Amino acid sequence: MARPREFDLGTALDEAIGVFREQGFAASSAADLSRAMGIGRQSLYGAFGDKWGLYLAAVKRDVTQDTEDHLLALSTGPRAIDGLEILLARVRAKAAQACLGLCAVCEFGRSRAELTAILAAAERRFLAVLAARLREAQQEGSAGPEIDVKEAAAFLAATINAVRVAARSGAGAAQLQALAELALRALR
Amino acid sequence: MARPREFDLGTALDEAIGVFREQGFAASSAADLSRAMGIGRQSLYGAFGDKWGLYLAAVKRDVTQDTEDHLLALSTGPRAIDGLEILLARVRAKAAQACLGLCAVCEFGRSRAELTAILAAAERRFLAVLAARLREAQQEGSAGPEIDVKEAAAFLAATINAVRVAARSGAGAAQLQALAELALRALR
DNA sequence: AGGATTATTGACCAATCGTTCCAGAAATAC
DNA sequence: GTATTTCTGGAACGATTGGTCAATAATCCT
Repeated sequence: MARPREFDLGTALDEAIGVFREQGFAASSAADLSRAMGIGRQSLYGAFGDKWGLYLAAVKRDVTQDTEDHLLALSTGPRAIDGLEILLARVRAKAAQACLGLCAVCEFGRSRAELTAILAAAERRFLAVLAARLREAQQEGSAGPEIDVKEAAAFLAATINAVRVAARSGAGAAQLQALAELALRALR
Repeated sequence: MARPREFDLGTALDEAIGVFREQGFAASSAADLSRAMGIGRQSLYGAFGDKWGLYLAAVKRDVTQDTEDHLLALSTGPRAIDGLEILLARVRAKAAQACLGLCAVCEFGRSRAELTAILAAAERRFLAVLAARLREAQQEGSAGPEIDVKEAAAFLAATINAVRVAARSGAGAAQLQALAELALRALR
């Protein structure tokens, strides 16, 4: 060990996340990033290898935090159905801010294996808990007994994306709420 | 008038659409575009002004064609509900190919007025017909009488985006079908 | 205190970016 | 057929790109 890093990796990554969210990967220059992160370019390359490495780290951090938030919301409230509603409410409340994971999917699809792996891991984790919650909701009687919980979990995850896309294209809070309510209606 | 253009604007635009679909705006270079379109760079700038102008023209063409396809699907089948199902089936069938309108929203949000106007116009047109169809479906009895048709139309439009995002992130045909079925379930 | 090691800084690199200029070719108008 | 207009391809533009190098500064370990 020698001279320690002067900046905090996490907070620097958070700034990078902000840049990537607003401009995407391709349109974010190394100069933009180093300026926003408050560090020199060489420090950036030293810490993250290259721009793609920084992007992967940013996506991983953002998507992990996002998933954690989702899981926390899901476990809130007395009944499982409350958790689902709180989850969607939280997504709506934060929808004004672009989602890096969603932007990454749109920008790259499945063309980059490392990126796909990061996104897939987070989604698996989310879907598993979501399906479990849905099964609970079924046992409570707040979700129809005939629905396939795995399919319903995928549907809700897709609904989250739908809400975010709608918000990014200008939908207001009321429209987002109507969207979420209709989606939950499908589970009854 | 003097020498006429040697290439067809529409087919050249279609090639540009393909490039923008796969790479987005920022990552598509003028060289990429002129190569794919089969024309010289100067011809490209002569016909479309600059890269942004070409992008706007490409988005407009793609989104207009897409909307036209949607409206055609909606008017198919004996009952209104058939049209809705056919619409979603068509979206699923074509979901392997990225949607330029959706990518544009993710890449730029509402930050470019000209782009926003193009997307908003197409969406208005689509939502109006969709809402009308939903009202018919209500009168048929295939959609619940208590639902707000405008909200439901926005929900279905959002569902189309959800299906496309899911496909771009790797979902198979069966998962897309389950998604669409659950969405339609919300209208019952 | 001193040597080893690593972060930081700023200059620097080739390559590519979007865009324009130029010269030649081609097609219509008269 | 000539004049005029516009298209076309290639060369060229300055600016910016992602990424590197060498020198300096700062810390840890002994």
